Amino acid sequence: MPRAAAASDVFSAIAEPRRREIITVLRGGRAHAVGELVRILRMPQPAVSKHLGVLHRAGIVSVRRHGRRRLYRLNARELKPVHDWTQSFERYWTFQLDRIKERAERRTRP
Amino acid sequence: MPRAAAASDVFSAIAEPRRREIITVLRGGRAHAVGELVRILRMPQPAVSKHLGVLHRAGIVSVRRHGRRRLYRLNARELKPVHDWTQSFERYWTFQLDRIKERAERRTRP
DNA sequence: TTGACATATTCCCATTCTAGAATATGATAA
DNA sequence: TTATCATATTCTAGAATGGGAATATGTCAA
Repeated sequence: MPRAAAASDVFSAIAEPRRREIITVLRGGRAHAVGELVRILRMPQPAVSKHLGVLHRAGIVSVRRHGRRRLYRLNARELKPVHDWTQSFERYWTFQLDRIKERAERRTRP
Repeated sequence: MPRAAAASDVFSAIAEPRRREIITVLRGGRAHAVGELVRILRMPQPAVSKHLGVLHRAGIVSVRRHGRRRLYRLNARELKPVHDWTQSFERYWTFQLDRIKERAERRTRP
């Protein structure tokens, strides 16, 4: 049986370290040409283009043509599902809340 | 040349939908035996064991033997890096902060 | 011990992924 | 037009992945 999620899935898209690097560069909100990313990240151009393709299919970046280059901009809102999902575990690394919860539990069954 | 991140990477580990399902079941904090997960998720047992293996190697779950079964418990703290990373984009989906930022920028260059 | 139960592991297969090199496409400038 | 720049696409190879079936391992109960 085939695999599960295609690369159009946000979770899969950000699983690749290089793609996270690209996203990080675009985090500022400014659009970047492919060549800029190539220079900044010192990655071969086809690699950058291909990773941008995956990010684009996942809706994480948008493209705009400007002359003979293409400007990629981050569509950060697409990362919200990931944030939301991890959010539901936040209490497990928040000390304060853990203590409060423990005390509450102790109070419940004395 | 080989691939990038092994399955011991948190981002890769949670890229699999079934593994996220397992994590979701364990979210309550209670330890679950493999058989319980099999019943709850209606997945074949070897599949569950294998996915648990990946999650374990990534540090996302811990195991404890109890009789002839193994109890898996979520180690949610391991998901914090994901949350932290997405956190840095939060302002892009928070309307209020966007407006504040816009006003600040307008003030900076009048 | 032996048999049943719970879980892990192995093997095989099909698919997917990424890197790398080469090449194609598209757009501008001369 | 033609040459050049910027980017995308294609092709190939190697590796990793997930599924399914079968099997091994480990543990308790009779």
